[in-house]
Amino acid sequence: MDKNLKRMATMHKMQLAGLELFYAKGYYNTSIDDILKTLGLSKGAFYYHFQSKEEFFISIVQQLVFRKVYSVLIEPIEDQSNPLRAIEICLDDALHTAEHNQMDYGFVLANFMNEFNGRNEKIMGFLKEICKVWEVNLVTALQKGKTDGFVERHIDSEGVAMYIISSFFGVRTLMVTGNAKMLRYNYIQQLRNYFRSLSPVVLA
Amino acid sequence: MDKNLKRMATMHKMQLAGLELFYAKGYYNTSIDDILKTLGLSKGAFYYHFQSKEEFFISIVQQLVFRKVYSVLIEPIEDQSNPLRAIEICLDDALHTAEHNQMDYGFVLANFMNEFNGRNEKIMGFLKEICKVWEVNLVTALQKGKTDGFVERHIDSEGVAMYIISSFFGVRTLMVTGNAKMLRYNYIQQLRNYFRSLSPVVLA
DNA sequence: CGTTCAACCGACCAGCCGGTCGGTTTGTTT
DNA sequence: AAACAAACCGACCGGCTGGTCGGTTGAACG
Repeated sequence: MDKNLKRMATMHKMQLAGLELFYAKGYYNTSIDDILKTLGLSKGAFYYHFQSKEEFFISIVQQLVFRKVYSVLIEPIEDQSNPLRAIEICLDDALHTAEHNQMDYGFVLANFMNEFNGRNEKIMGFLKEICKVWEVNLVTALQKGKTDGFVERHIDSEGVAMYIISSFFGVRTLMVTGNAKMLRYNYIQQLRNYFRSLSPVVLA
Repeated sequence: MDKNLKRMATMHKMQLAGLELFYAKGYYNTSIDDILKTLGLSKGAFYYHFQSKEEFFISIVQQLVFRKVYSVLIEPIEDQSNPLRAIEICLDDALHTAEHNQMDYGFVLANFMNEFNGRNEKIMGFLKEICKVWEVNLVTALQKGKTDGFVERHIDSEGVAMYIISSFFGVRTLMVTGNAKMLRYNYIQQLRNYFRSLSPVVLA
């Protein structure tokens, strides 16, 4: 096997297992040995591939979290005609994933932002950046929606984007209390209410 | 001094300092010695008053967090004629507190729920309970608002309450990225938009 | 003044965790 | 087969943490 391939494969396995555990138990509450145990690997292997626990985590954020956020929360909204409708479907899908307690990457983001806030500025920087990319893309979609007549022209796109992200982060926090199915239904229902206030008035 | 008074005073001091640090650095990332250092007290004093770190934290949640959530997020809404307006003012005040990076107890709740999710079911139970009390009180206020003509009759009060809590938790998560002032302004703006979709239609 | 006891002290322990390092395995190259 | 290096092993270290425990202090009381 190509050496470089083997190297990448091992690193990737570690990153996947790492994200799984960091997500489930938190970064500070997960030891490197925990991760290595699930893979049958040793400390030596880990520190051969990664400089430190922190660098390891950053590589996970950039390789896995960023890409997933992009493919799950951003791409499905691009190139859709009606942004409000597209956002609704996209968030519903994300919550559907969360319901079956698979990892949902929007929440991974919120989760980690809470954990690192005030504890690790470097990591927070990377997480904020991802958040920002999401926000900017929402704003772009909303602006396009204005010119296309799907969004009321006088609304503040940045405020709306922020509010959408907020409510999504929040509902995911609430989902940890159980009742995920009902929360998802109610959330989408209210999101629609909210979006109604952003749509151009339909004259009879 | 009354012995019982002294006991209570010491315990209270520890709880206050504990909450401050747990809030700032996280529960798992704050050692008991960290807390005691700020008070000039010793391990012996701590374990004389509290059984364990966990019991200590639970006492903080019940004595401080619950009461504050009640006085800051619930009481200001009770006995107000227009619930939507009351909720808006109440959340604006809470975010205003957050802006000056004092402790805002609504966020304390969201913060800890994130930290303990999947890591300590016992503590999660207490946090969920507080959350539930908040939700129930919002629902009550909304229902009263319906009979008083401030809230559209067909809306789902529980869905609305949940959506309000979600967006608030979420915006507080975002506030850690800085820009608190702008976020607060935008949040209240969008909350108004949302509330507009819940108000009875005013006929011209 | 001597006794009592709540309140507090701080050295100590066991266990964990991030990180190091000298050594071994494995596979390729010549 | 010898040489070499990438990949991996696992014992070990220092530092920290939750929790223990035998002792000290000082106020209240008879």
